[in-house]
Amino acid sequence: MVLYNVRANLNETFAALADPTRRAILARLACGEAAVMELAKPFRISQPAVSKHLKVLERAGLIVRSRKAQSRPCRLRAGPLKEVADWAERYRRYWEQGFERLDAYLGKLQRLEKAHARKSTK
Amino acid sequence: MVLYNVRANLNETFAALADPTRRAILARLACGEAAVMELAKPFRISQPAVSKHLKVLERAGLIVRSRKAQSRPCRLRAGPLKEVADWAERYRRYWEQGFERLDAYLGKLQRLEKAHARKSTK
DNA sequence: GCGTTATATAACCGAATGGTTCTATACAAC
DNA sequence: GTTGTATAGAACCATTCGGTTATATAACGC
Repeated sequence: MVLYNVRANLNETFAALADPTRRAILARLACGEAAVMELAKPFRISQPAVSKHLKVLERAGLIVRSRKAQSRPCRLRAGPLKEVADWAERYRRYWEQGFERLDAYLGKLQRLEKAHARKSTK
Repeated sequence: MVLYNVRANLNETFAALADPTRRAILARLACGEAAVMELAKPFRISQPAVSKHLKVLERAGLIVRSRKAQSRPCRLRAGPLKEVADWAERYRRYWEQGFERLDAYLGKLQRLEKAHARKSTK
């Protein structure tokens, strides 16, 4: 059933996404299949550099490549991105509750303890 | 208003998240503030190694540190994780529609164009 | 077969990464 | 003030990363 994404893991996925060139390539591929030369065009880096980036993306399961004459067109494979989204989603309540949450919580706890101490020693 | 996350960028965030030790640290911090020694306990790496990981997380805006006696407790700061979630979310339709989508779409487009061509030349 | 086009591979380089050990700093407790 | 504890920093090391140039492979057009 799950043919893609079998060997994907968060380490490789996050590492692949940490490079802006690779994220740009993914963004381009979101518009549809593209060959290496076409993907390389927007960047000022050499073709072999682009090939390396593509290999990283491929190993991370983020793209797949087929054959079409001399060209090796790439397609986006978004499976690992779902894993990323799911992973991040587990922290949603932390960004939704704001960054002062723990402070507030701990502060409240402290005040409660003080109040309790005052009561106890009274 | 947005005090955290000012200098955060996806490069640093993704790079920080690419290490399993650092993700484990974040998971631990989701349960609340913790000191370095406590964070180090589950891992077989040295204390300075943990300090280095914490510095990476701090530079990525994923944690903040305060002072409490000798200890430097860490707190989770989930802002950058929201950015990650938002970024990945833009690709949702790609993982939802399955990996054959583009093929199907392009094939359909091609058929439509052919049909149009036939009509035009008629 | 021959040249052209598209891509991959190899060899190399400098910088960054993730780990180590050893040492320094800061604070607490005595 | 000395000792102990928590943490950071410096120096080092091997590996990885992102780039380069030069070369190899593969398929097409003639």
